[in-house]
Amino acid sequence: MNKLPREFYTREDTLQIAQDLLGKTLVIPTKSGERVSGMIVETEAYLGAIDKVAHSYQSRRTKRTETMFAVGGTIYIFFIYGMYFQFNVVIGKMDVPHAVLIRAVEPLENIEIMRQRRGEMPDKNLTSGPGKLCIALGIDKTFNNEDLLGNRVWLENEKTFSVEEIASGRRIGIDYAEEFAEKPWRFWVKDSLFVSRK
DNA sequence: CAAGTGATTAGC
DNA sequence: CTAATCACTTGC
Repeated sequence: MNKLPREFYTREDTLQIAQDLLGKTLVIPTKSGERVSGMIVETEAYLGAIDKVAHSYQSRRTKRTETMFAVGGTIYIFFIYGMYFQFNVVIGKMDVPHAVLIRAVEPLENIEIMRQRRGEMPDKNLTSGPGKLCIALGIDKTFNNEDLLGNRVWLENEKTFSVEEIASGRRIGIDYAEEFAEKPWRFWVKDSLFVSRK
């Protein structure tokens, strides 16, 4: 096991970290200790204070966004559209409300468990979206405020992709956000079959 | 392409 | 208190 250290998450450059997260493995053991894991292939950066789309825009501090102000390496989970959870990694030092949304992973270990939770479908649909991967990996709101250096969920340093292997583009589902909707703050692995949109 | 779903938030 | 909104998914 090769857990990413605190320093990985507390660096200044959130956009760089969003790219560095590609290729890392998200591991969430079941109650009986089986490793359910997937490699991150798609992320989006949310730059807190200045980013109109971020829940923490203008450093808005509410009951929900409180977690985004925690130290880097904390997990921020929120519930959306009455049905889905979204899994975010808090970035930066304490009180810097930046986060990276994990949008897609490639299933690695115990794929049968993910199939059970998601229902029968092609493997490439199992975790190719932020709501889907939460179901497949068993993430719910009790993971909010968990620490990635703890034992409930963590990231391992599987591999690092080079700039040539990474593509970027505008973020999904935020067309209302005027100039911030255009920012190329979504990153994915170019030839992965498991990203949410081609 | 549209509906479904309920927490969260801003605005009275 | 009420109403509008929403970093999505699925099945027409």
